[in-house]
Amino acid sequence: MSSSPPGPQSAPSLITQLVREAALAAGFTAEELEPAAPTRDAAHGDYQSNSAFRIAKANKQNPRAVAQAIVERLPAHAAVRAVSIAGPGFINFTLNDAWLGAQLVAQCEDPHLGLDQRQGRVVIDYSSPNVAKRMHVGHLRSTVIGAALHNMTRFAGYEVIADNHIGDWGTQFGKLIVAWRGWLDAEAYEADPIGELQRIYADFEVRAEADPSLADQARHETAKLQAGDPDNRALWRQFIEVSLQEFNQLYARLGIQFDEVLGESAYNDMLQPLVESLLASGVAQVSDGAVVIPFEDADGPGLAKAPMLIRKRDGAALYGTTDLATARYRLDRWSPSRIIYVTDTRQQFHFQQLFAACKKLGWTQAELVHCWFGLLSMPEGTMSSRKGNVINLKDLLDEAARHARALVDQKSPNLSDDERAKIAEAVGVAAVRYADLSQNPQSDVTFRWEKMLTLDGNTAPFLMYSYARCRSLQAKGGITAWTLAPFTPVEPVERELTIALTRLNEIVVSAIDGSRPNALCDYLFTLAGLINRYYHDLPVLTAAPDDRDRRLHVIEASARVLGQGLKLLGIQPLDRM
RNA sequence: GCGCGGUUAGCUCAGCUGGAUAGAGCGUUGGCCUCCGGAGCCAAAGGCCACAGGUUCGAAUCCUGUACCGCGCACCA
Repeated sequence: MSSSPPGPQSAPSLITQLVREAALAAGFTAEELEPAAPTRDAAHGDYQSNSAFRIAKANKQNPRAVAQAIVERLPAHAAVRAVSIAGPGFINFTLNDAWLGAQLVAQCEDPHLGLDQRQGRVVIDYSSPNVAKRMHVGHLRSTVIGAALHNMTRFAGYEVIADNHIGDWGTQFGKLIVAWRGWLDAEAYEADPIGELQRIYADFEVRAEADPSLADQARHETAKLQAGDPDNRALWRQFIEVSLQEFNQLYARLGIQFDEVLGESAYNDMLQPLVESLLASGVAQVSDGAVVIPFEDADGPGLAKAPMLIRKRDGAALYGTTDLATARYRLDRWSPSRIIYVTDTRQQFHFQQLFAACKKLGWTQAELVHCWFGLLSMPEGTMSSRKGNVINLKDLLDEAARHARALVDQKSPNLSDDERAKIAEAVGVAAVRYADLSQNPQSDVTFRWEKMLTLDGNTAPFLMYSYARCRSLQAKGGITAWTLAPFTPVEPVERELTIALTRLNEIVVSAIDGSRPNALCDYLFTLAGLINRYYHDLPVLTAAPDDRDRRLHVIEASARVLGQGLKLLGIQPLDRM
């Protein structure tokens, strides 16, 4: 695992430490202090500590008096220019300008932009589409949220294993095999494999209604497949292969790479032995001919009423069985400290069961996290092929790129056709991605073209534009490789921007810990607004030498922070657009 | 019935473990390109944070209840 020297101590953590020292010196107990936070209003200084309230309560004192006692004993520090007490006991800190500039430069020179590097190994399970079906907009959320968590977690120093747990096993393959042998259009398959697989599968469902024997045939083929029949296994492999080819094209457009693609089938051989061992150990029981893991009230809310089913009466394993085997495999192979599952809200109960089962089994080496997100629906309701309102992910990305192309042609006619095409692709895909990432993952969303295609306001292109402007200024200023030297912010907007730029690390930590990439989006949007105001209000290249040099420093730092933030979201920033 | 979410500006949504006067985008109205990129900047209007209680120095945020909406509750995944 890579490790780097820790970045400089951040302002909130420094202030909290000073407050703690002062509180102890004043004779208070100061166990758990809440970290200092940025003030909302510049009139209150740069950061505020609200610790006096908690200390006052714990020590049964007046908060204002506690604040006074703390401020009187606050150790002097180069970072702090002024301290004041406001209202019922807020302690407001104004930071030293030169320290701020030095702080920003120190962070920007750190390879991880000042982010404390954490230890540990994390498995992230995301995207996980089903084989023989096209990815549609419903897969967007798990894919882009998972990718953002993937990027952020790795940036924070964890060793990350991204595992795409594709749906490559199950009864649908028997149906596909029957349909394939029965009514495949070879030419159509040649031209568009997944499209044809989807068509013959849908056809199967229609024909099976009229001809019940088809279902029996499908069951028979599924059983043959599971027993290792060579012909059926060859077909099954082919279905996976053509599916992965298409998935990988989409992942390439989205800039996503998995470390492992271990689908459900990878655990097939582990399932029955696992069930047997759970029965033998008494964790699982036979119930109604099936095998279940029963729970009690103490295991979690609602669990007592619904045991986890791990073997059907007919002997077949289930989703939960596979997930148990998968968890076991991941624990054995990687010894992770955390496993994160990125799926939609409907699986919350399933993961409660899974996690409770792991706990019962003593599989507690890793923290198990279900990062769930809200449902995506269409304006007219649920998305379903029967309603014919399924939007393929590829079509969405194509449309977004086409939409962006029109704007690029209008804004940058001077660029080559080839470059405009590349920019349009990057901007369009980024816009789609950001539209999803910028909302709270747990909110349900209704798919709207308008939202996905918008290029104005709080969107990826807005952030990318800011970045491109910074790079453009540097190019015109003749700067290529740049080592930052400490500077002192002068103008208010410069000072405000400098402080904002030092906050990336705390934001990323909070986005990781809360599984909320939208926290990073919010921050970057605010940051880009400040950057735009900065170069709008202040001339850079045409300024007096000292100002020019300092402002180019601020622009460089802005580009580094904004560019890194975009990469964490999975968006590739462009030097020109 | 039980469980998990949700309800904030005309629309779409932020609001992190309670913090000072409730935020943004879109839309609406009005300004800014002889000036480093106007994909931008500045400003205005727009709110009983679903409702009712409670907790405390302080509640959109925590607790209880009510209303409405979404999702889930063993032999699908």
